[in-house]
Amino acid sequence: MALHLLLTNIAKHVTLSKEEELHIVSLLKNKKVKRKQFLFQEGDIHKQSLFVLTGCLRSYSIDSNGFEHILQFAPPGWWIGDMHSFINQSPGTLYIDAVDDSEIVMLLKSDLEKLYTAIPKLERFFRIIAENALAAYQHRLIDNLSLSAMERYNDFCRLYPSLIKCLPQKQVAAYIGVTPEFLSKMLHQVHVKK
Amino acid sequence: MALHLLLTNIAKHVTLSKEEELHIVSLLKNKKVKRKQFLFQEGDIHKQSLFVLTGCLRSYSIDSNGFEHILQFAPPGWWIGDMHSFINQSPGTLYIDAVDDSEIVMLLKSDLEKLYTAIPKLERFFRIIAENALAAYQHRLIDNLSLSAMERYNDFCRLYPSLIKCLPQKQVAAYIGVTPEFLSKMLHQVHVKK
DNA sequence: TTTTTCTCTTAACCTACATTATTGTTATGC
DNA sequence: GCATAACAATAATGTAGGTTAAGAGAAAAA
Repeated sequence: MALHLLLTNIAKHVTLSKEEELHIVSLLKNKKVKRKQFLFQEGDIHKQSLFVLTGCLRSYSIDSNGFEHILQFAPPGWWIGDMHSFINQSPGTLYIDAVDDSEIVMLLKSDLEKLYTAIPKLERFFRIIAENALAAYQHRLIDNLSLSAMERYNDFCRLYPSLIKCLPQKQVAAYIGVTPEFLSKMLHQVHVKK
Repeated sequence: MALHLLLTNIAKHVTLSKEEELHIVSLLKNKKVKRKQFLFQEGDIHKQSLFVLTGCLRSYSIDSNGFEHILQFAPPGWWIGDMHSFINQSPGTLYIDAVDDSEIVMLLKSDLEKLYTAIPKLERFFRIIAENALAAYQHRLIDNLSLSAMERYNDFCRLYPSLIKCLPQKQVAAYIGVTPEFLSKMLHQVHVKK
């Protein structure tokens, strides 16, 4: 099991002792999930942080017309969650499920709070993680406000180069914010122009 | 000068001693800015964190056609910045200027790093700030992907109730992602329908 | 294998929002 | 107190992207 992915990830930003690592690991719960299996649904309270070891998860919302809008994909090494629900322990608005069969680790919010007290360096680690995520969301929002669908598609390919090959087009469309029909048309127009 | 706004803000999340407060305050730089005055421009390296005491700032990008897209307004009590540039100390892509005459405090990144070492509780404070901002961006992105212009306008009114009265319509349009012409038309259609 | 369910493509038609232009109104600077 | 720039309203026309529908492959299920 590829747990070291999480530890090397942490080690990039803070230095932990062997005991501290073991303390963290003792509180983690491992889980294998099958493709399409849900980890979180609208209305649930987000009690645990999710970190992906293998496979891929995604978070998305479903609008009043039943259409999915994908907020994030989480390949190995990424965290994923409904932040508002996690912070406030209130019912969430997102869904999280597995795009592929995946292995993940979960950390209860209550255990995380204890860890912050026991290992204050983790405050630093999660501050840095949150700040980086924030920068990514600022970038994505500007993209959504200022770029055309084709430009957003190209940005997507740059952000998730490993995913673009294996994801169904439909999901790419739900991420960049167009219908599958329009994405299909758009990509074929480019080919014709070549 | 309303510096206590920052200290009470911090006190909501962590408890500081008098000396720690003084240490922080000693590193802050005060600044008064006039309406439309720039604090940061595309290409600059974001060397200091900005916190608003009075007035209002905004961050925005300018696209290849010269149109502004507003990422955030910062009324009193809010932080604002180009996160990517601040983290990586690389040239930024945003502009930050004053919507109204404002008083702000600035904290150099290099001083902030020292503060993290001297007062580890601040790691916690800024982790919480970043996580809340993250939740807000997740929400806004879902809005932009799934709502119509009118619904985004209503959401804007809910998020910034104090601003909606005093901001030029043009800036609201640049925030919700429509042209000023369309926003004008849209709002008048509603009035007619009443 | 066969059936069923997804996914992709194509195409005709539709609409939310953009563009351009004009005119009137309101701030703001000198 | 006037000049100039910024903002708002309206309207005609344009277009990126949505909607609906129907058929072909591919993959999952049985």
